[in-house]
Amino acid sequence: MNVYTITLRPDVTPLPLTFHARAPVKLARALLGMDLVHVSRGRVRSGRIVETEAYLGPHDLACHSSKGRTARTEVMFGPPGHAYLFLVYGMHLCFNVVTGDGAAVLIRALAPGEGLGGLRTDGPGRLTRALALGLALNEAPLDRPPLFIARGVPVPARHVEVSPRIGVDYAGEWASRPLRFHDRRSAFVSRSPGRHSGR
DNA sequence: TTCTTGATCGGT
DNA sequence: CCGATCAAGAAT
Repeated sequence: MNVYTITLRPDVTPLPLTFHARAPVKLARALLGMDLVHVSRGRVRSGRIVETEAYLGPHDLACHSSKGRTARTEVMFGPPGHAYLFLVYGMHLCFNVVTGDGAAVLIRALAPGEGLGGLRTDGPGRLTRALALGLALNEAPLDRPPLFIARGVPVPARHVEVSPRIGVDYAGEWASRPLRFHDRRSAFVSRSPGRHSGR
């Protein structure tokens, strides 16, 4: 037992890679209520997934894989359950779970779990920073430390609100497709553009 | 090699 | 509304 060994609570068990092997919309719904856990230098940081978006594959013009197989998108064509992390706007990392065939699910918001020191997790860029994720975790399998998804409490369909994906206005018709999912009971869902402070 | 573009966020 | 800031892809 050294500083690089940590003990996770026994109820925190990584889901198998096969959990993520399903159609992206199905996974986007199934991931709501699951926990994202990062173990780094003996510290555990985690949060419960409350908002996701499905990126369907090469035919989906909002999906990076629609630009073809490149060094960056190659991981999305690999086996399900691996991390797809990329840098946007030069300063924010976005974290996705690969489902295969060029598709992935973007994690957009978490309800804070442990080890976050009060940092906000409502937003794709904020949550990667709060969990201290780095680009080095790109392509990492999500069924084991240092980065994994654990079974939490599934969100029943009646509590899932569906809406268009955020920030993909360049994608034409695909921008308005209902591929964003969030737990309507959660206070930690990201703020949508156009949604003013109140209401 | 240089140019362009963002699956965002925090500050006006 | 506006601009920060940089990896990856495309153009040169």
